[in-house]
Amino acid sequence: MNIAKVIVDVPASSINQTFDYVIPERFLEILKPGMRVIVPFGPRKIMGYVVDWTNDSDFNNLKEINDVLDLTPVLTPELLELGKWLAEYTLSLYITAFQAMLPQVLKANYKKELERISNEPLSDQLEAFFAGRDSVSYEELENTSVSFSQIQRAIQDGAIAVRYLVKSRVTKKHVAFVRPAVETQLLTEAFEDISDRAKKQKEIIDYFIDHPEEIELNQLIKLFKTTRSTINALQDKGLIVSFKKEVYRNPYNDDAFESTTALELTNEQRRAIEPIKQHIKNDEHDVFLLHGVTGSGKTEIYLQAIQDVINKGEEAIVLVPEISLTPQMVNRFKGRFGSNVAVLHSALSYGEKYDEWRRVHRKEVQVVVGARSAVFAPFENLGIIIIDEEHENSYKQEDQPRYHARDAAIRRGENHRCPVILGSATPTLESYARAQKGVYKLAVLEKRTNEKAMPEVDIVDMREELHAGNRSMFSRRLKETIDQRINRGEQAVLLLNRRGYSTFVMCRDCGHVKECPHCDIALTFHKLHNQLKCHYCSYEEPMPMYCPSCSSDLIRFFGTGTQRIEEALTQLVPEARVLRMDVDTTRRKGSHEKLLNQFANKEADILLGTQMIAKGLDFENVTLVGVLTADSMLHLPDFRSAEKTFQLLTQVSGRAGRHELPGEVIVQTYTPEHYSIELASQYDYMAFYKQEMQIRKKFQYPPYVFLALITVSHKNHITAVKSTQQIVQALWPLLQHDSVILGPTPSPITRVKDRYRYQCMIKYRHEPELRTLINKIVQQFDEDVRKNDLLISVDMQPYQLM
DNA sequence: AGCACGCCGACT
DNA sequence: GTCGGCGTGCTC
Repeated sequence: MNIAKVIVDVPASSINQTFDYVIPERFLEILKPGMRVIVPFGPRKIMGYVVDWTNDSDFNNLKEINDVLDLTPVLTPELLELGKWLAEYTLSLYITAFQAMLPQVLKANYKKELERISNEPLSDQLEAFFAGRDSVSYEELENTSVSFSQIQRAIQDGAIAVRYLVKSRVTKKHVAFVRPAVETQLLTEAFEDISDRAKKQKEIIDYFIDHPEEIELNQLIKLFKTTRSTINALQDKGLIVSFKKEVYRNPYNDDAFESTTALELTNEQRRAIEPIKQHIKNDEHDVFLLHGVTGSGKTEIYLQAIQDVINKGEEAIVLVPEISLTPQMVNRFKGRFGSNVAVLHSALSYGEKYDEWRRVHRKEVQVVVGARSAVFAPFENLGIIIIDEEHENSYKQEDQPRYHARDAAIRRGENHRCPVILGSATPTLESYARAQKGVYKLAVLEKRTNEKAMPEVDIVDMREELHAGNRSMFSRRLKETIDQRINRGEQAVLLLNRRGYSTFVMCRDCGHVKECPHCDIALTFHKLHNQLKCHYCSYEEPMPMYCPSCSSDLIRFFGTGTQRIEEALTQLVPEARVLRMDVDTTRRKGSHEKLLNQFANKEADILLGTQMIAKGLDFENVTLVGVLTADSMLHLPDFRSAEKTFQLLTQVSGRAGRHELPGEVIVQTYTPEHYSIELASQYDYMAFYKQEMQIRKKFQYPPYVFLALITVSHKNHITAVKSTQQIVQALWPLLQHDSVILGPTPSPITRVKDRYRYQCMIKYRHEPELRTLINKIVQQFDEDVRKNDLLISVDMQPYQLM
């Protein structure tokens, strides 16, 4: 068993296989599958993951593994298997699947250097380039007069060599510690010898006589109000030593969380948790759909189920959507389980993420709370996986590997024979349908724990407002209610559902709309820099003074950005203090929490924001929620638009009146008769489910069929269309009779970065060989992909259809 | 992907 | 001859 099978870090379909390498004697004992290695690959050196062992290989001259990067495997055997499955399931490359399961910093960095290997004189230019150094980075060659052939000659002469370096991006944080260098006995003797003038030195030695253990250097300095020089002096005398120790960056101060204990469960909660507890006890896998209205105490069920898992000595994964959005959620887990929790989310720095990941890897915690990728936490004794707000689309990764965390979670649940809990007030139709069919177990929480009714929802027809001469974004009803709340000293949350709207620029004279020259999409106006920006390719240009088409000066921006609403709002209600929360105001790390804290401390009357304010917020003084444009999502070319609207309205309504004060919700819409708006206002999930299912059935959409989306892009419009057409034609005859292919059609955004995008959608019920078939057909385009810059991407079970 | 190799036209 | 550009094929 001295040959390793390695997946190398080359993201190309022709390299999507294992490569065999001889394991040198010195690594035989230490190397295990799941470790990262450095291997020679052609002329260079690259990183790879050992996935398996073997005795013999079909290849006769194998190269040796150069180096081993890990002391313990970063991927457990289970995760190796999961990665393989994930890659095949999502039609991705093995290497991208493995990288997706690990923190960023474990990815390799590559560097190329020129190294001088003899003292022979080089050409003048090369001598100048090396300037006395032994090795020089390859990048420095740019902007020099050194020619490529000069280098080649020098290499042939044996004067210099190219060296390929693989660097790990790992940055560990080190902190200086000090401890006595000699025994206490000797310290006591030394104490006498130190001059009485060295007061600080004596104090410190005295301290170490009583406390011979190590202490953080900075802490010691603070303790004795001294400086580095005192420590240095003692070190020079050989009495103490300082050394660096690796520490974790702790983005959360664990002491700062108020600890909580289990709450008494309601009868309903007890009924819901009982089967879950049974499954934990019996090591049994099943998927539970926990359908509970907002405020029905889903989280307490999670917490108590996790407590059982911890008691059993097993581990728990909790997935939450974009966790930075719900600091209150983190608080609850930290409050209950303290330092037994690691938190993984996108707002952490790479280093912080790596540290949290290592706490899991080293089995220092039993609970992980995190966003999508936390589903890959390297636990080995999983006892439960929880996906909160199961319907959130952030669980689907939109780039390779295009996986859904739910699928990965269920797979892991099977591996570990443990329950998977999907929790939501508005489950996806897919999940609910599965629960109805008995594939998932359904648990229902219909009552709120505080017995409070859901807030009253008031629908305002904006068409009537318009007829009554009110052309503003705020209905009279909403304005009145805001005034009333401010007078009462209560707070309001206003949601601007910006999706589908944006601040585009249009000429009022000729109707010309400024579009990106590289993408088929209107440019977005950014007031701050008076610039127009493309959201797809980052193209930028200044806001024009005159219409480029008709030279009129009546060119203006349209649409409803939060900035404009904020302005309108301050005009309408001048006495209101408004906090705006959108991508612009929350870009900086921690700014999210800061804004929410300000609002919680009542430093503002109105919180105005986009989708991000709809989730998980819980403020006792909020008694009004206003939705400015409930139907803005409804008309997007997406079969889930009604479902998304229903979900959003239900979520945001739950933000009002969660505590003592009764809440009210005002929903402004141009289509009050739409069932998603009407039923959301009645909190009637079941009615919505039934109606939406009928529509899905009629138009053959999930959950009645499965979808696969193939997108083809190319610089040339014709090539893009033709290639898509060819794929469709090749695929048709291979599919089952009840499968359908829609398209080719242009993608909703037809051109991005000067590439034309066409797509086709496969609707199917049962295609056991679909992945193989698609792979085979995509491979037929291999030549066009490699030589002709054709791009084909496949998304199994797409969420975002654009 | 990223590199070498080899063929080819252009230029000191 | 020599330089540099681009197409082709390979990586255990």
